[in-house]
Amino acid sequence: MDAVAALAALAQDNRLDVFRLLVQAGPEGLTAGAVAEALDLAPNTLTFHFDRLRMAGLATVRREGRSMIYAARFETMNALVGFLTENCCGGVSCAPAKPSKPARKRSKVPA
Amino acid sequence: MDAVAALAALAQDNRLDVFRLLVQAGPEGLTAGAVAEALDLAPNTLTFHFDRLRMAGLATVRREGRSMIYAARFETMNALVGFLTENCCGGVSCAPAKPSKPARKRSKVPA
DNA sequence: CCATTATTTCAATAATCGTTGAAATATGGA
DNA sequence: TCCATATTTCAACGATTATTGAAATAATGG
Repeated sequence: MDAVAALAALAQDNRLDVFRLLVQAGPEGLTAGAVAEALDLAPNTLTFHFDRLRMAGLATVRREGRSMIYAARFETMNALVGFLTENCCGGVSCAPAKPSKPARKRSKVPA
Repeated sequence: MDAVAALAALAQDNRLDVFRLLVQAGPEGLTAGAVAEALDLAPNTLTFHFDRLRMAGLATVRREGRSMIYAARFETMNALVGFLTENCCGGVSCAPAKPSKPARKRSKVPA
């Protein structure tokens, strides 16, 4: 799971609303139209947001007749909450925050 | 707590690294310089990211001599995890299957 | 086939984002 | 005071974002 991608997918008002609605709907999901109606979003805007959620692993689609049915991927959400709990919550355990950068450009040049 | 603001603040690689480092450092925090060195970030870029974290309620600053010391706000982070667990996890527990520390159980768990 | 419904794709747009370099500010010490 | 250190502010810049309108695609029914 890419935590940053998942966080970014949820870090937008409309998209968070969409995801919450999908979570409420459960594994069976909702048609794009139902979400558009519930949240008053243009269908093309909604497609854009669904794509983001899908790319972050937070939603799936399937076609059913003319409708596209989107559903939340709970597994990814659980992984995200797990990541945040383990890495970003004070209390108990915090895994080391390790920078994945190759070199230090800004430190002093040794003599 | 503004969940979207907090999510957005963490939805960026460098900023997530910064926050994790602050969490790791605990309530005493770290100087801006220490974070800059640890993550190899330019000081002005870092100021920008600190500002975002602060605006989202995820960090605090205090001056100590010449240094600015940033610290994670665990309260906000815990609130965020709480929000996600309540609103985005389908009502069932989102907590990782493997707790890092034994917690007191409220009821008996069936085998 | 044609019409209707449901959704996506595409191009354009303004707005925001992350980074950089240069300059400014604040503090402490000689 | 002058100087070095630590950090911020400011003005750019290209990149990405969310939204819109128009057109395209897919499936169903007559």
